[in-house]
Amino acid sequence: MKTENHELLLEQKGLKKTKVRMALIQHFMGMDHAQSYSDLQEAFATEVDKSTLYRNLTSFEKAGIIHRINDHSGVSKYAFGESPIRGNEHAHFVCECCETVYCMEGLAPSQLKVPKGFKTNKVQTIIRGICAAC
Amino acid sequence: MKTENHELLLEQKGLKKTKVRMALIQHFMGMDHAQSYSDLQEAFATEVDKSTLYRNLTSFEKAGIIHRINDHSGVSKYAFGESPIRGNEHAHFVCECCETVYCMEGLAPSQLKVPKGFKTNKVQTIIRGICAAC
DNA sequence: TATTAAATGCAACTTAGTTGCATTTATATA
DNA sequence: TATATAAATGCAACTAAGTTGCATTTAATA
Repeated sequence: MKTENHELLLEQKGLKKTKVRMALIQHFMGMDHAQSYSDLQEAFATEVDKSTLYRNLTSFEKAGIIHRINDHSGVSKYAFGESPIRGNEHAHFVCECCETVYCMEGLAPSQLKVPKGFKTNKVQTIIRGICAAC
Repeated sequence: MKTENHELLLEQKGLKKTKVRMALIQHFMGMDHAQSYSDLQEAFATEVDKSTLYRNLTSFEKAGIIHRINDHSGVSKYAFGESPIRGNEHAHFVCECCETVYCMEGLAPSQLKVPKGFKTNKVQTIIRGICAAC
């Protein structure tokens, strides 16, 4: 039995290989844009319980498999890969037309000046505009 | 009877001068950092109805008296002044210690490169770090 | 002072997300 | 392969943010 990439990923992170998790990872790997809870729920053939889904999103996030994005829409979105504030620095692009959120790899945010007494740790950037699909 | 700054502001924007609005504006003018719904509710001596408060926040935002900030905490925060995406370009500073959000006036967000087919309209910047009070 | 449109308060609702607990399942070990 | 066990799942009940419809009140204006 061939060991798939996503199985390996779960193993590496010390997470059990369950049906929900395999489906989740596979889904994230095939997506070029961030997914909300409802995006994910819709994507699965068999309904997954709300709490199970949220709990897996949380443990994936902790393990660094996915990262959470807040695009100001009111709902969190998740995308494959390490968080921009934990190593993999990148900006997020929010399409003003279709609300899709993309990770913009390789965009290092500029260092900005802050007032006396303030200390900058990380800079998070959200780009708003129109995506290639719109 | 002396006309205060905040009364003038409401008049200019064509908004009725009500008790709640006067208190709200006065509160925002005296604050150096952004306020959440619960911050505001706590700040008022006489309890204001939830819907009234939210409706006023919305109309103030439309009028450009305040702007809404997404600090990635999950709850919206509001600060005095025009929005960064509507004229008054500025970054927001989120303190990782006390969660306080400040407007960083005079910080123009940098223009970032995006892939072919993507068109940038606005860049929103969030700076994470430690504030002067912490 | 009377009129009126807008603001308020109340209750009921929606949606995102969380928590406690009983049941099930993946993994490790005998 | 069977068994023990810790973790994952499903379910129900809950919280918190924010919205909406409607009746009542209030600010502005004539």
